[in-house]
Amino acid sequence: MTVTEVPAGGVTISAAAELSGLSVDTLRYYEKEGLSLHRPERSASGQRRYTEEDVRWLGTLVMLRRTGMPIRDIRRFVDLYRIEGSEPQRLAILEAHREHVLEELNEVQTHLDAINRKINHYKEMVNE
Amino acid sequence: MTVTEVPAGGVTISAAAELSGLSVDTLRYYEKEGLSLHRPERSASGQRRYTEEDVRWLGTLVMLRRTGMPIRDIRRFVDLYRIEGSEPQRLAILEAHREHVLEELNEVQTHLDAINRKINHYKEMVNE
DNA sequence: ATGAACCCTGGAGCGCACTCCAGGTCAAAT
DNA sequence: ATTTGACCTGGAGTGCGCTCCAGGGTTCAT
Repeated sequence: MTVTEVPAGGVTISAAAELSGLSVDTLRYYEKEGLSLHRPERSASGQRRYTEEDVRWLGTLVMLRRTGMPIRDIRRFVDLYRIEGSEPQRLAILEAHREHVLEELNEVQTHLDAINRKINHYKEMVNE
Repeated sequence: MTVTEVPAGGVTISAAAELSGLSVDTLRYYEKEGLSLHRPERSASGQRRYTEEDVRWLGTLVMLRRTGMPIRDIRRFVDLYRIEGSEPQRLAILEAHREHVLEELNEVQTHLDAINRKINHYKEMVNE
């Protein structure tokens, strides 16, 4: 996930995939779904070339997806990037998402506690 | 989710749904998928009646599902309940699952940190 | 200059976890 | 007596997030 190694002309889709941890198919799928900041530049023959900025953006997509934001919501977020001065709205989306993630973490933690109790229960049973 | 209010004859599927936080359809689906401990008793006319034990088990299912265990894996876990002396294996499954959940929590937490940095970044921008 | 490896598009297919539906039974209230 | 509503079954449908494929062009090392 080191982003610093992107040459001036940009990297191929497979390199971007490797850098971001996503698959080549997923990158094209995300683009189709409108999650790219700017649709990536193309080489003379029409192949995608990802700049350093593009690759950093993929990192943002991973961050949002892996914390459970649906594609649909990410699209709304991306759309705001095309609107001048939409920073407050973007901020609001991120803050709402953070709350959501915190609630989620909390619930999972609660269930995890229950799992731990169950584990301890089994351990007592097994050790006797 | 209070489990104590289950009368001797058991409760209907809609009551069990309410007690567990699952939907009626999901309860039948889980049963079809082999996630019930014992398939529930039926009334004279063939309706399901959930005992207190059944309802507690639904709580276990919720705990496993909401921490991300796939149906398929839960089925393996349930199957062990039908095997005498399988406690060590059940324990192993729970411990492996706990590890999995911890890793997941860790990753989400890492991404959440990134979200927080992004939020702070936006806040600085907006406040100037 | 030729073959392997990579890239393109549009669209189909997949696995998961439900969710909904049709068509029917049954118990209880009006 | 009939209407209401909760329940039943088997199976179809849904939404999501990819993942794969066919059919075709391109790049590059040997």
